[in-house]
Amino acid sequence: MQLNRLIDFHKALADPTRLRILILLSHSPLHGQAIAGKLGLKPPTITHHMTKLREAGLVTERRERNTIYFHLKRQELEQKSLSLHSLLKEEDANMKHTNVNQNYNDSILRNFLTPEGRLRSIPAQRKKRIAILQHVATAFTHGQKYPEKEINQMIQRFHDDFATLRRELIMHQFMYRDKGVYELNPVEMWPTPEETGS
Amino acid sequence: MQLNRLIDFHKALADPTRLRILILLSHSPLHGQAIAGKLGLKPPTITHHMTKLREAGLVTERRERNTIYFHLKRQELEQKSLSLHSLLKEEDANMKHTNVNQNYNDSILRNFLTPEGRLRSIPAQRKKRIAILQHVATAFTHGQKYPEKEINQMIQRFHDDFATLRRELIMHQFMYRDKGVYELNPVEMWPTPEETGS
DNA sequence: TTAATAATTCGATATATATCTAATTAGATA
DNA sequence: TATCTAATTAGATATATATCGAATTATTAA
Repeated sequence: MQLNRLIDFHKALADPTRLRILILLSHSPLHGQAIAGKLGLKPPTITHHMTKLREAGLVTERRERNTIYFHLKRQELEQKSLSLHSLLKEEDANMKHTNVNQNYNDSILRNFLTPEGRLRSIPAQRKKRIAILQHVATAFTHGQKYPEKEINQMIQRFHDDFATLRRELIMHQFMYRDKGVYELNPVEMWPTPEETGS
Repeated sequence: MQLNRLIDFHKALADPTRLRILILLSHSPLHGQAIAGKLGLKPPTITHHMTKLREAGLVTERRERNTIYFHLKRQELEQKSLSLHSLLKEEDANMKHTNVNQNYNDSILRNFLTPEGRLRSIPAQRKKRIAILQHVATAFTHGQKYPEKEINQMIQRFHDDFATLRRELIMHQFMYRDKGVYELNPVEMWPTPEETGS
């Protein structure tokens, strides 16, 4: 996918009205006036948005007499969603041979992570475990609050035992919990694999 | 993920300059002036874009003397890329959940509807008839009022015997009539094919 | 403390776009 | 044919935002 297509795709998803339309269409196909009614907007506005969604390849339409029903194209959405990530991985791979940065942590990660980025197991050794926890922690954003359900989902991308990882993230002060909501600690508080003792 | 964060995420990826920045960062971390130089832009512009990328959780930064190096957060990019798709799947599942008979209903619909969506006949069996009525009801929009003439026309898309279908829609509480104007009942009032009795 | 450098903030401007009303088009019906 | 309805187009407006130069802040160096 070329850059312009990618931009149009993300532009299509960068508007609250269009997201609401997609959510509606995820329930069932709908015609223009029905969408307008449900969203409290006028038909021309819907035409405007459907044009963008169509150009982004996210919907198809089926005509029934005078009425046009719009359908969500789930598979296209999923496929295009990942295309930027794929593009950046390719870019990285093209560049890889120039970079020979091997440090200790990288080799731990290579050993414990699958190519898909999942944890083969949770290391028992403290040094390695800290390195892994640090890697998991970098998946989160500073200053952002994560409710329990959400943090579990994110951790589960690394390992199914999200409860253990979540507890360890707290124990080693990568994160803290306040009223059931989790947040990263500042990087200064993070332990390094080199430190001894707990 | 909340809708607003999802929108900010896609907004962040909906700009050519920011995509170029992400591509640069996929090769290696870079500091602001380096990015500005490579893209032929001025530092304030880079600050502007990095703010958006940071808020979208796509980059982190590391300070080295006076210089701030920006790093791409691949994990977060990949995870957020799929979150809309997940959201729509959840929405769909929730919808199906409220109507456990979806699969059963689907097979009824396949049997009684032509490819054009017209009714071959009105089922005699109560279960099947309810499923068909529900399908017809979803052609209408909640909160919208339909005068008799209009509702007849709409029902006639499904079957020429609109009088029977209209009467049944009322009888089974998919709709109600007030002063000759028809309107959908809330979905909670709709019967399911499973219910017995009338 | 003063100087140097990278980054940021502020204010201005140009472009993009979400939304509407009014008018028009396209398709189906009588 | 004339008519009805859904959708679209055109034009207007308001808001958002990408970019810049000028001024300011933050951090390090002398």
